[in-house]
Amino acid sequence: MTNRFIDKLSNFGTLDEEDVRHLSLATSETAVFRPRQDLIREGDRPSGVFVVLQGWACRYKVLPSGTRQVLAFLMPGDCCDLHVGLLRRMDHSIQAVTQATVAKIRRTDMDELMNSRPNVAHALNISQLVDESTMRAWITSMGRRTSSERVAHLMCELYLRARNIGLKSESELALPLSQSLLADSLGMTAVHLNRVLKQLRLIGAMTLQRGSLMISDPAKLVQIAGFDENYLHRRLLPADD
Amino acid sequence: MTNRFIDKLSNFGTLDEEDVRHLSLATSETAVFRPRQDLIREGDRPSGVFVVLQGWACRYKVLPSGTRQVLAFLMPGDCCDLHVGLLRRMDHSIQAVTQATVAKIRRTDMDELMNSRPNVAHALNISQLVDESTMRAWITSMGRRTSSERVAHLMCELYLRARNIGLKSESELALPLSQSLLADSLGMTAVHLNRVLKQLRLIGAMTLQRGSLMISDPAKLVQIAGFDENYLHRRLLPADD
DNA sequence: CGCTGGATTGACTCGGATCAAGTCGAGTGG
DNA sequence: CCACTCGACTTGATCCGAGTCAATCCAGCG
Repeated sequence: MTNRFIDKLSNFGTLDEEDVRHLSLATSETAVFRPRQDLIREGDRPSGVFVVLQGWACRYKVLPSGTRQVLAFLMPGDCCDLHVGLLRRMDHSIQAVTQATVAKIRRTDMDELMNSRPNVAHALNISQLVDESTMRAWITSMGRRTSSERVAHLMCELYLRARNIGLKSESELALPLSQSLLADSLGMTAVHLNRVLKQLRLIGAMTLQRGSLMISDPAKLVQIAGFDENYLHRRLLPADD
Repeated sequence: MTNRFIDKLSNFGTLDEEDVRHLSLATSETAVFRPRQDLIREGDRPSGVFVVLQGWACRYKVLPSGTRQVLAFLMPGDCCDLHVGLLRRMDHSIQAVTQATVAKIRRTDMDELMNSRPNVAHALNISQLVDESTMRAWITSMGRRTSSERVAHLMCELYLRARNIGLKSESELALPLSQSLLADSLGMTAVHLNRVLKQLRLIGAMTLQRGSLMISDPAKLVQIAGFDENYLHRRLLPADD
């Protein structure tokens, strides 16, 4: 079975056989979560680094009012903050979106991995930087983009990320995210998101239905979003312009 | 001269004399930036880790439309992403807000520091986690809080962070941030921010004027913000409840 | 003393939230 | 095979928070 975590890290640097062996071993103990099941909750003591191997998950926070804000989507290959283990309690929760296979790397194993395998540490650090960069892009979206721009931007991001890990390279893509979940990630109402999606469909930019995203006019979508893929840092340091 | 960077890291773990010596050395080469001067711009190749020793700075992004979103405020003692050096180009810019004294730790020195001084590495990693956590809080604010809640929340955050590094423990605090800068960080208009500030002043929660924040009724402000300081992770792992 | 950038206030408009009905599709049980 | 249910998606009507545009106002400063 392919390990998407290893695939993803390979994009961030060269891993030798020994690196791969260590990573396989570290992620060999897995658990399966049902949709909407929490992997860990805000306030819990973090016990290790989660790695999503199959399915989707999301980070989120719940406000006193009961509304929810999704902070990030985790797709196969994605993992959580490298050093969470240092914290006393989680500041947010993580939940499976679909059925999901998840490995947990214990703190000590993680430390050992980071110390003994420089290539792995390097790749993990880059992965972490990309996650941070993505958070910045989200802040920017929420603060300064209109709702259509925001939706378009998120779709561009998810599409590129999914393509990076090899989830189809066509313009069609399986996105198992309900409109209300997406709305919670975009800081808007499900009702309003629905209208925005309709509008994007009518102008022929993209269609999202029945769990599938089809980008009919990539150029148009990118233009609406003001999307600059640089923040995903797909081109790395050694490659000079 | 006190080094606020070292002070801050000391809060995140015990540093011995040798640790302090290394940190002093690493941050000994400083530069002074004028207000509004960029330390580095989006697209530039990152050359090292910036550490703000005096004054304030902010991270920001500029959108195609020309509007700006501030992503974070850096106060004395704060530093930038530990591993930026791994990236090919910055995904955002950093600018001095006030006149600011800034040290730059070169990538190689940083690596050496992280490898040879475990206490320092530990403290830096925690500092990094707190920064990430803060970004999550910002996303949550932008997505799901009303403008008054957002303003109140940011003020609580800045107040606590400032107090942590010893910038006065009274309810009054020097905040050298213009209303339009704050507005750019809160995803709102300067005009609207001004009205919200007026409202918060009228209900007796807080007053922000002439660069000084006075929290007249902390309980009320916290309640409006729905502020939970947990995300700043001031209580750390070893301390059990 | 006038200039300049920030802070304030007013009038008007509009994007999105809210509230309220549906509709559609998949799964369940009779 | 059809009725029932439940969750997710659509659509309409209405309202309000926040943006926009445009005047001031004010303090610091050359």
